[in-house]
Amino acid sequence: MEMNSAVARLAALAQPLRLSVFRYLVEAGPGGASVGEIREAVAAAPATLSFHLKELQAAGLVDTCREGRRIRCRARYQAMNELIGYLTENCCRGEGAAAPGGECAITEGEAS
Amino acid sequence: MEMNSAVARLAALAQPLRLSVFRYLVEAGPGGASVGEIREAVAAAPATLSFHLKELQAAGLVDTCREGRRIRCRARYQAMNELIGYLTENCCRGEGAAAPGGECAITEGEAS
DNA sequence: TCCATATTTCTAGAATACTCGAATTAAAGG
DNA sequence: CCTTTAATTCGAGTATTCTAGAAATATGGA
Repeated sequence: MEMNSAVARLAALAQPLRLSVFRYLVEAGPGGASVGEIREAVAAAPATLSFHLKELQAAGLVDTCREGRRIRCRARYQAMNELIGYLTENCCRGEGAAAPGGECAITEGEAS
Repeated sequence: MEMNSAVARLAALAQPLRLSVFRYLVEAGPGGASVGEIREAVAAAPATLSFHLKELQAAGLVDTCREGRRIRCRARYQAMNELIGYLTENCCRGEGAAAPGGECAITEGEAS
């Protein structure tokens, strides 16, 4: 996964309403939920929700398809797993690597 | 971890320069790096870097402490692990669950 | 066809974020 | 005290994001 995609997905999730929507879709399971159901769950104005759903879609985190009058949305679990993979590989050190050196202030005259 | 903290950390990482800085600090290891070292690595104007470091700090992803004239920065691995934990618990569903029975006519990549 | 429902697009104002030059603070050492 | 180096804060300009009312589009049904 490229850094750009990672930033895009992080940005998509870095907004309270969008994170709520995504969590709701994850809870909804693979069957997903309609825009109307989501709107009730998160209590947002239609235009506002539409705006945020588009952002989630653009980031690849949500899939939509029309189903009669409704539009069904589903979380793209794979995109999420990719993001978690990126963070784990690029932004973690080992796992539970405790800081050994402790805090600053002790190193003096060391390491120019 | 609360949703608010998760959003704050996601937002902190959802910016190319900040993500680069954080990745650099992770690579630097528990010893961290000075602001000047970071600045060279990411090629940012001093004021710009200072702004973004403050954001990372505010989100709890970076720790700083003065060391003589320099300021040493370290990645807070624990904060990252918490974030990954939050995403894993709240935003994932099992593994590659592609259960059909869906209503949409569109079949997902899963050919049976 | 006309109507109701479901959702999007348009639009514009308000809020937030980003960048960076210049001035400022902080520390170490003449 | 003065200078140099390291980094921050201030301030202003630019850009992006968020919100939501109103109008438009899409679908199914009487």
